[in-house]
Amino acid sequence: MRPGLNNHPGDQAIAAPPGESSVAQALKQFERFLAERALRLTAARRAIIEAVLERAGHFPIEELIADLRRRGIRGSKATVYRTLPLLTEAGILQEAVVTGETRSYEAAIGREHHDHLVCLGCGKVVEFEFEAFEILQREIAARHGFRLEGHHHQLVGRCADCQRREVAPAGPPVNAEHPNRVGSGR
Amino acid sequence: MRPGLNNHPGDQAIAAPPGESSVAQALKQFERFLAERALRLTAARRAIIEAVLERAGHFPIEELIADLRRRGIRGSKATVYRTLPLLTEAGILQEAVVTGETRSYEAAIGREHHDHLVCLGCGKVVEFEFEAFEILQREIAARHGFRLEGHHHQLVGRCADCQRREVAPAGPPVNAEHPNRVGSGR
DNA sequence: TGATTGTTGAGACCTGGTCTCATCTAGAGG
DNA sequence: CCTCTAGATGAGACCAGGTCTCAACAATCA
Ligand SMILES: [Mn+2]
Ligand SMILES: [Mn+2]
Ligand SMILES: [Zn+2]
Ligand SMILES: [Zn+2]
Repeated sequence: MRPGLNNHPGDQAIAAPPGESSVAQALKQFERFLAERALRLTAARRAIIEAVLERAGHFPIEELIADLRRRGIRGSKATVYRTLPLLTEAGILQEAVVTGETRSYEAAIGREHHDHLVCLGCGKVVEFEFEAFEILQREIAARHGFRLEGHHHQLVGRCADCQRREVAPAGPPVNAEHPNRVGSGR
Repeated sequence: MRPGLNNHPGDQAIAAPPGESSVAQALKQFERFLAERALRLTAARRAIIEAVLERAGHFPIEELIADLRRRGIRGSKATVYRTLPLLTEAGILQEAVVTGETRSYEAAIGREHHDHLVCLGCGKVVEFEFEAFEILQREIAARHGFRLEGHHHQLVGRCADCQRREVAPAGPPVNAEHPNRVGSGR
């Protein structure tokens, strides 16, 4: 169920688990970002950053809110929804898996950019990173006179496990069409 | 305000407007598709196909429903929402510009596959088609043991016009951040 | 023609996300 | 420290796509 997969060198690879220091760094980065536009670093925002970085992997906003509640912090829905875009602009978060239903995010702070491959059967998410895509995208944008500011790129398919399961033990075919939706089958 | 733009050769370029024949072809194709799964070709479905093919370019579902109403056909929301995925599976429609807010569709029947480049400023949509992407995507899916079933690929940025408008006549910078959302600024 | 089974449509319902507004507070200045 | 003000918060109303329900309906076929 955990997406995982982090194939890039350097970084948090060896000793320190991503805890403390990463929060501190993010906080500093965010503070700078906020200062630049005369915004304020509040308790709520601090709490949200902590909660966010504590979650490894992709998470839906709803879960983040639950986390905050659990911690005793009363982060209101509105505040969270207002803060996440700020964190994104500040480069601390990035949107992930934006197909349909719910937005989800993931930490961006020490990571390379990447996109996602999602299994329609079980919701598994694999990350991929391919410089060629990035280059070609810039090329295309330029060709049309656009200044490229971002992209959504997501592949959907069936993972190996789900393919195997498909030609299953001959049991009744359950519900062949409509297996489940991308959102990791809620 | 209308996204528009359809730069691909052939098709509706010279003589025949995409009317009649295209509808007939789609109808036949859909009939075959339905037969295969013991579904029925009903009046509502016929009407929806016509309305759909009448719209050139990308359209949000809401507008399609309005079209139907206007024609006197009372296509219910539920029916339309149920039919569009069928038409998509049948290859008559394809999803388009699936970022955030609302789904939109476009005719797929005589067209090559393509993806989209969207202007964050004015909502303009440009289509692009690049075989290299398709190949690399298959490559990546394979590398992870996935059977690829589709993808969403959308570039976002600022079109030339909007960039020009940016360094505008020195008037007050309006509302620099939050220009508008992708959805063609509602 | 009748039986069977898929289809329709009005509207209730669901839910992620946004807005409102009274209240609070970060933080610059004194 | 104290004050002042513009930004921030949060409870909850609100909004809007989209889905579900269910009784009435109709395509197909024996
Ligand atoms: Mn990721
Ligand atoms: Mn298109
Ligand atoms: Zn799977
Ligand atoms: Zn533009």
